[in-house]
Amino acid sequence: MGRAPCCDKANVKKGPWSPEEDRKLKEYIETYGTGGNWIALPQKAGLKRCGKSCRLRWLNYLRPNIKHGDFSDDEDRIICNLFASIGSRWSIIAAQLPGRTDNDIKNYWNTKLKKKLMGFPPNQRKPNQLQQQHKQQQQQHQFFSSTLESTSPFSLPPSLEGMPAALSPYLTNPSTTTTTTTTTTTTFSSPTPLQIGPLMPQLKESGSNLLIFGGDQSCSSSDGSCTQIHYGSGRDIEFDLLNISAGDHQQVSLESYLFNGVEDAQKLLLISGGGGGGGGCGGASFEYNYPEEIKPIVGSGNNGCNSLYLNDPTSGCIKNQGKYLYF
DNA sequence: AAAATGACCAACCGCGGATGG
DNA sequence: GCCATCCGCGGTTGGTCATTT
Repeated sequence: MGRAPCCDKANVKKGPWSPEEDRKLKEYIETYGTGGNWIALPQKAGLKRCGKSCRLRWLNYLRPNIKHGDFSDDEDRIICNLFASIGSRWSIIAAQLPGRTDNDIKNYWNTKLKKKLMGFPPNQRKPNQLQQQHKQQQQQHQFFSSTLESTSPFSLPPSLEGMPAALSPYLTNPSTTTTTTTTTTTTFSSPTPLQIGPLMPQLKESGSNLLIFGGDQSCSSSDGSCTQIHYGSGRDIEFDLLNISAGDHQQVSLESYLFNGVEDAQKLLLISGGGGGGGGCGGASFEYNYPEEIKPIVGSGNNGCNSLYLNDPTSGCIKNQGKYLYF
């Protein structure tokens, strides 16, 4: 037994809204409000539309104070920072950007911002775009760096001092810094480019696009795999936990991996909080000034860190905490 | 100039949560 | 507690326009 349809699909119009329909909907809502019942609204307003369609049209287009057009750099940064923190929770992100709708932001992210940050679509149109691509790569690198370093209300603190040391140099100045990050099991002694173990090809093949930096590895499962990530509302993302270790390796810069390594699937970069399994965020997590309403979503409880839980449902142990960038 | 391809965005779909009877 | 209904969200689709070949 399936869910009853929200409206009689045979008798509702679909597709783009005409100016006349817009006018009817706008006039009705401005006069009577939504009445708390979108399903009944179209009939009352004289529209042959599904209530959901009316709601969408109103919220995304007709509602007063909707902003259309280009996103500002500040908006870009807010979107990036929030996306890095809470993922594709577009409605929450939209709540931080007055006048922008979740649909708008989602489209903007999927069509422009993601590319701006991650690099280029695999299908370049013309060969002579190589130069342009190089230039754009530099721009995107600068943008990503400035995004993470921004001092906007939702930004990381200046100098990224809380950021995992292994990551920071590659996001800020990949060509000049040598950094060592030590964890309980993994050490990066990383001249540029960052050394990433032979798991890189597997990332692509398996679709397990998770990059772990540091971490306490207190996971007790024999294969070292964790199966769930919990963020806030209890949604789970299933994935395989991959360990990345120093050793004999192909040399792959982090940036190269971030922007070009995985093209066809979501990419999850988990920057772990470092030592202290189960509690405390350790020295490697970076602070993030979330708006109050977002803290419960990304927050981790009493340790004062805005972290995520990697939780093993079988053992019940918290395996790791950290930040993630999630593409 | 026409066809092919890609980018963009509005709108749709289906699911899960909330709510009320 | 169960069920039906509605709302809101995130993912996806499809149409249109722009660019490239």
